Order: sequence, then structure tokens, then C-alpha cells
Amino acid sequence: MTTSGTRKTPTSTELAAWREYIEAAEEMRRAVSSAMQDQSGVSSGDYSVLLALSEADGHRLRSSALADDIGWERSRLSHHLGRMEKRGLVARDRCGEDNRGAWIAITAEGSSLFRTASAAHFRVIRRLFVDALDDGELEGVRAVSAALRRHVRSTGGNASQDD
Amino acid sequence: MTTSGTRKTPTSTELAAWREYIEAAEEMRRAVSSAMQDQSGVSSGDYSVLLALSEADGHRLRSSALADDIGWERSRLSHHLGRMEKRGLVARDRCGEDNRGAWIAITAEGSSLFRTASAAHFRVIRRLFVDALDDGELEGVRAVSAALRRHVRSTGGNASQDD
DNA sequence: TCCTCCTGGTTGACATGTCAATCATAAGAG
DNA sequence: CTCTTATGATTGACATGTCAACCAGGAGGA
Repeated sequence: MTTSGTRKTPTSTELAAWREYIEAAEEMRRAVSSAMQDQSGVSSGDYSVLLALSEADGHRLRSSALADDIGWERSRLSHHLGRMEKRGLVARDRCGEDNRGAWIAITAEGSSLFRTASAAHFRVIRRLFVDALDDGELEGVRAVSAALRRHVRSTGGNASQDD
Repeated sequence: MTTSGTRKTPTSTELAAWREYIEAAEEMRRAVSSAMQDQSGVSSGDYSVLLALSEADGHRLRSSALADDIGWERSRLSHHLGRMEKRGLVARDRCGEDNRGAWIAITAEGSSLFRTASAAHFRVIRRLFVDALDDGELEGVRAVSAALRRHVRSTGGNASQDD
């Protein structure tokens, strides 16, 4: 990628970009999460789970399929489902086809909360993110984010001393 | 801001940009944090604290000044300092001028770990972030991130129904 | 002095994430 | 059929974050 020879540490310009990026993302995450909480009582984690279940056949999914859908580790999902189950938003049912497995289903209460939360979600994303950018910037953000994801996925596991 | 009339929800293009952005940031955070942990045993939180203390006069700061420096809430900092103190990286001393206050000082062990971690930090940022982007993209990311931060700071607290 | 209010900081309860260990069942080898 | 191994999912221990309550000490006025 960059080919500036034997440079080992980022320049101050590069570091400034990094800091701006990571802090912006952090502030955005915090703001969205707090606004969602206020307006609907649903966290982004809850929202991801409810969305995947809402779109699923029969409004239910096997635990591991749900984890794949939303890109979570299974243990993370299991803990989160425990909390959501306690709140009555989802139900866990034994799976006949495979007695190890579990079906995760959205409850009526979960569906109803999801509808409210969807509206709030869209409002919040528009107000905090979309409205801050023009169409060109939006496309730029999308493209660069996709590039970063590709880069992290292809490079991320390798922790070698890369010089 | 946007003036497309009565639109209430983001378009699918806008939503796609949002998803790409927030997931890229999340994956980046996770990858950096995991690489830092592997290479130096220091989390980003630890790193922020150690950096601020290293740069401070006498390598120590009042707790609230430290919180301001790194932009954390005081309770978050207090919890984190408790964990770092247990590991021997920082020390809390009573403050003579104001008996309510506390001086937070970096220990010798903390300083030494910080030097290691700095090198790892720079390597990781370069490998995972800087190397993914050319100079133009880097500047674009910086500018858009700054714009997003400004927008969130000016809009964030206001949770009104914005149409 | 005494009373009230402000301020620096800590605490407890809880939500969220990660990792390694565990448990039960399924699947395949013999 | 039994033993070993793989798989689906949960658990426990801990790090990290947020919020609201608290506590102790300073500051100012009557």
C-alpha cells in the first residue's frame, strides 16, 4: 500500500487521521446508543437481534444461524439472549431435530417493541449520521469503510512484526 | 440540513452507508484492541491513561484533569484506575492542597510498559489503518470524521422528533 | 460557628464483551 | 453397540462502560 520505505511509525498527519476516525466512531456509537435507549428502550444489540428474528421465516432462528446473521460470537449472543429473555423479548425453545440446539423466537412483546424501535432507529440514524453528510461524502464514507473492512479482515489476524 | 421534503426514513443507500460505517469502525476497534492486547498487554483504555500521564508535568495529574485530557467520565476513569492500580501501573496519592482530591501518578512499571506499548501501538495503527488508505483517502477520512464529530456534538443531546 | 450548597472522587448495580471451560447430544469409526 | 470426536450452546470469570447514589471536604453566608 504505502511505500515510503522503512518508516516504522505513522506520521503525525496519519496519527491525527487515526485519532479523528476512532474518536468520531466512538462518539457516534455512544450518541446513537444513548438516543436509541431514550427513544425506544432498545439497545443496538437488542435491535440487531430483533431485526434478524423479524426477518426470519416463522420469526425464529437457530441460535448459531442468528449469530452468523448478525456476526456475533456465540457466547456473546447467548449472554445477550439471556438478558432479552428475562425482559420477555425473545423465547428459547428446545429444538426437536437436534436436541443440542435451540430455537430463538421473537415474542409478541418483542415484535411490538421492535416496531417502535425501528422508527426510532431510522430517525436517529438520519439525524445523527445521514444529515451530517452530503451525497458525495456519504458514498465516500461507504467506500472507505468497505475498504477498511476488507483490509482488516485480510490483515487482522496476522500480528507479525510487519517490517 | 437535508431538504428532500418530508422523507422520514433514510434511503437504502443511506442505510447501507451507515451500516458499512458502523461495522467497519467496530471491526477496526476490535482488531486494534486485540492486536494491542497480544503485542503489549495494554488495552486502548490503558494506553490513553498512560499516554496522558507520561506527557504530564511530573508524570502525574489530578484525577479530573486526567479525565478531561482523555475525554472520559469521572466514574469510568475511577473504575479503570482501580484496575490499573491493582496491576501496579499507576498510584493514587492524597492531594495536600485539596484533601478531597487525588494525584494519579504513573509508576516505574507503568512507564516501562508504556514504552513497549507505544511501539506496538504505532505498528498496529499503521498496519491496520494507515496501510489500508492512500493519502487522499486518509485526508478524506480525517475531514469527514471531524465533520461527524462536530455534527454529533451540536445535535447529539437534542432527541426531539426532527421533522 | 453552623448551615447549606458545591465539588472531587468513589461506589454499587447493572449492561455489555471476551475468553476458556464445560455439558449434552450427535456422528462416525471400530 | 461402544468409544472417540465434533458440534450447538451455555456458563463463569473477568474487563469495560454507564448511571445514579453517595461521601467527604471546601466555600460562602448568617
